Amino acid sequence: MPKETFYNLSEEKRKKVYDALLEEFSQYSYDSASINRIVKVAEISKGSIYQYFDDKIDMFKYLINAVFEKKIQYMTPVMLNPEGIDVFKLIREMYLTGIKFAQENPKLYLLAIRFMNDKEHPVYKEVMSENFGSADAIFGVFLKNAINRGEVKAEIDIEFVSHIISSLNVTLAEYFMEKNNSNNFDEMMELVDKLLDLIKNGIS
Amino acid sequence: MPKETFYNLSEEKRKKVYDALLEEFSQYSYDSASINRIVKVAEISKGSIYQYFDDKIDMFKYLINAVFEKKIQYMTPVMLNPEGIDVFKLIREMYLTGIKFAQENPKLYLLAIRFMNDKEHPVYKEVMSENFGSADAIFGVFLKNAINRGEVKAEIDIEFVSHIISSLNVTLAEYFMEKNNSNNFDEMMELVDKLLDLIKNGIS
DNA sequence: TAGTCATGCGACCACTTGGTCATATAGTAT
DNA sequence: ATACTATATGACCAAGTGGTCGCATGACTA
Repeated sequence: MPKETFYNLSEEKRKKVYDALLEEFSQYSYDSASINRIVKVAEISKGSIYQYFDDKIDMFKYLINAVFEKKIQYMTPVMLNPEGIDVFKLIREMYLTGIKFAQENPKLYLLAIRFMNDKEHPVYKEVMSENFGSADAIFGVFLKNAINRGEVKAEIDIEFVSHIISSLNVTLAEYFMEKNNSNNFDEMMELVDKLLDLIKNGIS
Repeated sequence: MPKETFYNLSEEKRKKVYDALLEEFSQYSYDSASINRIVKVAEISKGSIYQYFDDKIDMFKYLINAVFEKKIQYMTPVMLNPEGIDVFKLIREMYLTGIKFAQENPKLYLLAIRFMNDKEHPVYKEVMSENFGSADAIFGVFLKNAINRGEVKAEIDIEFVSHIISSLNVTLAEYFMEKNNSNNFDEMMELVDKLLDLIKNGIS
């Protein structure tokens, strides 16, 4: 985590450093990211950035943390207190949240995607050892409840379906970000509902 | 593509170089891959590898090509001549093929995943400009036929569903590779069928 | 034996990497 | 004015990067 010197900076300067970090790490993988480029963009000297952060991984952790913090801000009441809520309503909220986050924080989103895509990287392992479990788990709990309530058929493989639903979340956000023409809110809702219908009823 | 000197090598030596390339590029991204490490593993000199390849990207293209070639070998008769075949049968074949390829060629698979995950990388753009279109398209065609035959309901968004089905292919292979305990063929078939049932009928 | 040719080799090149450190500067408190 | 503290700086470091090149080696030919 950043040293106190970083937080002593004027907000303006601090934001400039933050933006430079985000710009670099959203565009390049951890290994390929260059501190020389960062300090050039931030318009500070090489020595200065090491007054704010211990080292490269410290800078990276700071950004990953920003992703988590920002993502939490997007959580809706339903997601925070989901007892007895219809699973499909919950999944819809999750999907909408995922898309909105990506659209409104494209660089944090890119960084997160890049980060999640290389789970074998030592940096991933180190950073995630300090963080919580996967997103699959939460879907698992809700699926189980939904089965008890009869909303979902009992034969499904909960672990597997959780994983599918969770990864579709990412797929969906990626789909939106790729065809950037659709900043359209209605179109977004429509697609989310199409995917929900697929999960609910299939295509047959 | 490799120079003729590469093909003049004894098969043993050529394989050693190929293995070293694959080892490196399956473990590291294009930028992070190191030619020094490659020549060390292949037990040849730095100068030698530049007798076989023009440059780094040439080495990489050679491997990407190997992925495509190998993948084609896995194509089944049904996939090559899919006229009038049940969509779900086709999807099953595609999924099984994807998993088998990943299990039997884990390093090629890793390389391919890494490669596909960074579509913004200049190397991706260059390499893919010489290759064919996405996998989504093929599903689109078959979905359309399936709708005409009444196997699939007409309301679906073909482009979107194609994308989903196509990306589930990757998700499924990843799922298998992560929990490496399941080299079990029956378990594999079972999971594929579970996913097919989800796509067909949903979980409700 | 001498000449030719394909290949092997590793020192070397210019450049970038993450990180350090002695020094300079500025602001504050006495 | 003086002393102290916090911060800013960029030359510098060792190590690594992709790539080159002159020379060595060895096989085949004349």
